[in-house]
Amino acid sequence: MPEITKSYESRDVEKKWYAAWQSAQAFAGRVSPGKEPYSIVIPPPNVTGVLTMGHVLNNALQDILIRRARLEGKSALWIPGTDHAGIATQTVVERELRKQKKTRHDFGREKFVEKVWEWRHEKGGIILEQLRRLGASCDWERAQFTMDPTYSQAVLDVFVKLFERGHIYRGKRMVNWCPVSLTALSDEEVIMKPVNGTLYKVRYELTGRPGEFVQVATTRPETIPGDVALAVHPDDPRYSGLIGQTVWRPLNRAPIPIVADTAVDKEFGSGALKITPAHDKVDFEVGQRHQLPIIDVLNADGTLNDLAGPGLAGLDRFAGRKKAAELLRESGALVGEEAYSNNVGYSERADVPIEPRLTWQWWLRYPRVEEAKTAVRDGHIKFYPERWSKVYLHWLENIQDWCISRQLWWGHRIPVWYRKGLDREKLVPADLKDPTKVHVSLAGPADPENWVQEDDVLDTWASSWLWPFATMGWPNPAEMKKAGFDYFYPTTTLVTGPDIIFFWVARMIMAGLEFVEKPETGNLKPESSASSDQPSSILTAEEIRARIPFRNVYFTGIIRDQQGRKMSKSLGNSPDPLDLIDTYGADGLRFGIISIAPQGQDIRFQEDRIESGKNFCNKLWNACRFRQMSGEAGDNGTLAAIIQRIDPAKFDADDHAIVDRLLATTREVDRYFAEFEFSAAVQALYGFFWNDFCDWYVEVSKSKLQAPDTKANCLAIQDFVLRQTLLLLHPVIPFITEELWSLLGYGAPGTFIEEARIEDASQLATALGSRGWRVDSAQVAGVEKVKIFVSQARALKAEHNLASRRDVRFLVIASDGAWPVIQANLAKITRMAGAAEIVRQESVEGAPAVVTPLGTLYLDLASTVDVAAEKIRLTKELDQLTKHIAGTQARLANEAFVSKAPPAVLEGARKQLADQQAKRAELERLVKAL
RNA sequence: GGACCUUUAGCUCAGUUGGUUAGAGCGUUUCCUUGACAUGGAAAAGGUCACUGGUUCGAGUCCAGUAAGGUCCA
Repeated sequence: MPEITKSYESRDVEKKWYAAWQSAQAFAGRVSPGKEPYSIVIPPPNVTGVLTMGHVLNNALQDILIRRARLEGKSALWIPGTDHAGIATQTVVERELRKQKKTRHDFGREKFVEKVWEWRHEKGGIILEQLRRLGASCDWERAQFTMDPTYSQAVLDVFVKLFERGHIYRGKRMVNWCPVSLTALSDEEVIMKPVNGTLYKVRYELTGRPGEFVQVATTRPETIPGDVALAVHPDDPRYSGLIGQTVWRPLNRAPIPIVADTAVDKEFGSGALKITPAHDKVDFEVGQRHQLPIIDVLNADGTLNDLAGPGLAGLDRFAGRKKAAELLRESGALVGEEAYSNNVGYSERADVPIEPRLTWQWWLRYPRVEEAKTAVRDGHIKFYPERWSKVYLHWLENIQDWCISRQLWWGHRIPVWYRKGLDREKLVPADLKDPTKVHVSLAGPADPENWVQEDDVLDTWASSWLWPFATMGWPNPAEMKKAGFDYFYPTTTLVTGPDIIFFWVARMIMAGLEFVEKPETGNLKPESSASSDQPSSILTAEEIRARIPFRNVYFTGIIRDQQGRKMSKSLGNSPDPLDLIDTYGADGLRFGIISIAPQGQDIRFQEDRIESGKNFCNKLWNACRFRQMSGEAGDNGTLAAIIQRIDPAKFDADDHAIVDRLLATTREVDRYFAEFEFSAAVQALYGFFWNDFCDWYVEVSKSKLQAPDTKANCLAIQDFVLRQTLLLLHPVIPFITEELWSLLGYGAPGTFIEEARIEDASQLATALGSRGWRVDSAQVAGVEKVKIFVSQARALKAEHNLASRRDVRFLVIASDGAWPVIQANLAKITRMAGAAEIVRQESVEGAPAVVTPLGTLYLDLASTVDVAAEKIRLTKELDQLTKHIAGTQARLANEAFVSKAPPAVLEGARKQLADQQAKRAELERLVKAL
């Protein structure tokens, strides 16, 4: 067996094992009928993306779940992949073209899309390589891309089906328009931000009564040329006489009417509102109600057009705003300005204010909204933390149709063809169903020369909402069989951020409910148009369970910096995870990040926690090194072989205690994993391994390993503990545990730790029971007393500046009950306390002392004792103790407490009082003796 | 405006159905290179559990309200 080096060097170990795992296809998800399936689909990162701390957390968690599932004997599948990220990717490639002073229009659609593909092949998907550095055990053979031909088929197939089922329509409506990306966005892609602007107060002169005005307030004077009316509330007495009159529009002067509409807020400003239907959603609706014309004064790129009139035409909207204010000021129409803060929608991608804009778009009425609520409300899908279900349900209650078309070239081009020569502006809803005018199909029209395809592509989310089943071959039956669809779907757990609960999670649930028809529901029928336009019947609970895309959703927290700011590229406040891996190792990074990520809370990133992760790995490494150096390796090949080497007849109290703690820790960790409490699991393992095993058991082992009689058993126990510890830790820190598993001979050469089965606490207890072991609780309790005894002995030394001395003599006055415990552990205690010897005495005079659970311990100082200092110390302790005793006595004197508290609590209090009183008596004696 | 979250040691956080003297890591102070590990060991200091009230024999924990910070929706 190769010797274990002095410290853990992560780099080579990581490289070696990842390559070994891959070449052995260790991560392949296989259909294994005898096993329980466990599947996860990765939240596909943007193909343009690079690894961020958010990805590290998210994917470390998924890897933990998947690796743990393998150890539990499940057949695990983790499907990786990337998202084509329409706007982001197109923007990246356009930026490269701009360096050559070209735009996408210089190439044309087809050539440009080719360019994007070239970019994707050369530079896209780097993140998947980076995930391997992190140790992600994805089934890479199954990696998917949302623009892959098979995936694209699924996306377009869904469009056609939803169209046939009456869920998709084309409409000219107000959309959120991004003037930079030049495309429509869905409501979810708009971020509301408070903006400090100016509220301009403008007066409109009544045409019929020169010198009389109606005043309105606006933040957007540049849209005044697009005003087609003023609106007031019908109940507003200030304006009752003016309804039906006309006023002069102060820019691009023309008469416009005053209309009455209940949408107007009487309290806001003057109570009169300017109506600009082309540039505001509410105004558009008012305009519709009053049959007002629409004057669109903006170009797609946010510049003002000729309709804005001279002086404004050609200006950018922000420059236009200033200019419009100037023009109004000059004409006397501007009567006031005040600072004003309001919420403005920003484009998520381009980070510029969006424009409400009237355009033709494709819309989706979401399918299966009711069942999507039921699925979560009735617990078919469980959210962790549960509270997110409220957010989810609230969104579904107020769901709005989804604008799914995007004016981009990179994406799934909508499978709709218009008859050549048709005026698309004039299409009415009925025309969409007229096959002589509009063709909708996967294959396209048979006579393509007579048709023109829709220019728009689908929103990227309209492809990723199919991810859980489109990555498993859906809708192609042969591909689905190959992928093991019936076995792996629904997936077990989804790990994602709450920021995409609407974008992605909710939509996936609806997509799964609408499209997945599993055979066992007895509901598999040929897809036909028979159901089109018919409201589909509500699904049963059983059908919901079969169709949902996942059973559990774990929402991670958001990683923030020390100031609590979200980590982002633009702020530059995010460390590069690859640098962290280089510095602390992938395992150190994983351990560190998991340990600071409690369920449901945002995370303040601290690099020193990652360092702790690295230190823990080194500790683990060295404990195993100690084991290797301590004696010959026994047969570690199987758990049974190790158990065979354990001899319970030779167990001392510490052996009982460490096994007991190992079982308790196993129980805790099992529970924490089941409850998605990963940081708690990691902390339990940290505490057990560092404190119970290294700081105590390994230290007490050092005496036992000197004695031929106890050595073999002690080594076997160490092997037993280390084996289970490695198995428990492996999901979190896969590389180092794989290496140590191999170095300590737990697995045959050529096998991996994941091939082992992790035992739970009762299985371990049963296995040990077969050798006659039962936990001896009395001995375990004794160890606790010994630990306190040792710790107090050390403290006593430290207080007298003897911490580093190992030649100190201790004297102890112990009862006949306590002395045997000390005696049985004398060698260990002497060693652990750093003493020369510990001697029992009947009485001791004038030495510094401490009252322990095993008697009063004295430091045998040859030198003189500082009586005054010693007195202060003991008196201080005595005071504190007296306070506690008073508290306990008061409680016990309270009749309500005695009569109402449960017996166990009552007895605990009585015992506590007795102990405290005994200790006080001893302390009083010590003080007196000084 | 509505909903949700957070407030515990200098910092970052645990604290499970209410029950002994509220914990951890980091940081700080002191001591220690003793044969696994200085990426380490030993010891110590450090907390009116945001505030106010209520329920209870008993509240960091449950309830109501207040304050501060944050997130989402409108």
